[in-house]
Amino acid sequence: MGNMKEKIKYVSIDLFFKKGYFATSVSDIARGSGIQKASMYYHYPSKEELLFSILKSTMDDVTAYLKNSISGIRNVEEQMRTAVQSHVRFHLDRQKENFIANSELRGLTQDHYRIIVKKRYEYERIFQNIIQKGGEQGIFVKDDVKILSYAILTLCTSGASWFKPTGRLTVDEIAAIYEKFIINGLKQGQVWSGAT
Amino acid sequence: MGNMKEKIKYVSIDLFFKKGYFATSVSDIARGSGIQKASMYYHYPSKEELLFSILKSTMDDVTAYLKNSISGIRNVEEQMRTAVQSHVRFHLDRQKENFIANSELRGLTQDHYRIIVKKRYEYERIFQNIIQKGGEQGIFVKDDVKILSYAILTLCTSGASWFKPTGRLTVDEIAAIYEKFIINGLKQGQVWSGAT
DNA sequence: GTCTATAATAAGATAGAC
DNA sequence: GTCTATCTTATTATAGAC
Repeated sequence: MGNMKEKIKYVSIDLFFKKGYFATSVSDIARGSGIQKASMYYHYPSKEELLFSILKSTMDDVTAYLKNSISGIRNVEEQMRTAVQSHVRFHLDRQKENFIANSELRGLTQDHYRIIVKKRYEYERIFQNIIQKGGEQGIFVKDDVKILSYAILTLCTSGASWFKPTGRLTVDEIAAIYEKFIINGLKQGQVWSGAT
Repeated sequence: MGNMKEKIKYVSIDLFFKKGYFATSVSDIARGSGIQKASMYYHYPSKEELLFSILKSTMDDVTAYLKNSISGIRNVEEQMRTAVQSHVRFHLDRQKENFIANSELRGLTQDHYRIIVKKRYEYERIFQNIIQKGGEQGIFVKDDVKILSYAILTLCTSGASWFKPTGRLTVDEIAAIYEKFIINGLKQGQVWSGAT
């Protein structure tokens, strides 16, 4: 809390999550941070740069977290299980930022938009590679890799839109359900075995 | 196009989808509709009422479409297959409205918000009932019914955020992939059979 | 049913004092 | 590094003519 720049970011994440980026004014952010709105411009050159700063660090962190989680795992099914766990955990632990990173891209300038979309693309590629390998090894279905990756990612990401830390289920329980559902979905079920 | 009220709605759906509700001004809507912004207020009492009108008709239509699709089907697995197909098709056919219905709820007044959320709850209940029955009959996993329903719904709904009518895959192909993935996910895979 | 004109307000951002 | 004061512009919405 000693760092006002961090405090502004923290307050903004909360407000952007609750009200949305466009519905949040610089006055709102300043009020939440305990400063005047002009003071915000000392720390960030504009409201859009503040949004970009949030999205950038979120994307960098989620990718680092995923890479660290799956590093050293050779078995493809185990890679996918771990990747799903990693994705779910990060998205539930840092729920607000992730929600913003998935809903407020339209608030960015074109240049900033491109940077974030590129980062997201790299993140998705990690999942697509695992699905691809699983298909080649015959342990996963051979459906369209991109569609499957979007399906898996949005499925878990959506948790960030309804999850309540004080709710009925823990992060562990939710992660377990998703992991199971996705692995079942990716593997050949009895009904489909041999018929692709 | 003879009906200006409908044209305003049509134009607004397009703009809310592309720019978002808060980032779209009444001037933008008027410009797109070929009228002056004051004229919009003859058709809708406010910008918020216009948003509400869009969300209300979307929710009513999607529920009617689903109910009609699954009516008469007794087999639970077949019900889920049909429900998934129905959900995917409606969301891809009326992509923009559905995207708005899932992302712009914060633009509503409290009263309108409650009405829409209640409609969405009723829609989700239909899926939850099918999952529940499938669990009781032993053909689906017995995991948390709500979580599974959210997973299934957001998975398909997310299609509305990346689908391009001119893209690589047709609605039929996407629906088939999702149906397969979800049924596989809901059924006991080899790995999990007997271990719940 | 659509127009012009305008009210009332709030927005993002800057200047310059301290 | 934070303040007060202010500029400029855009916003939602209304009044009243046609």
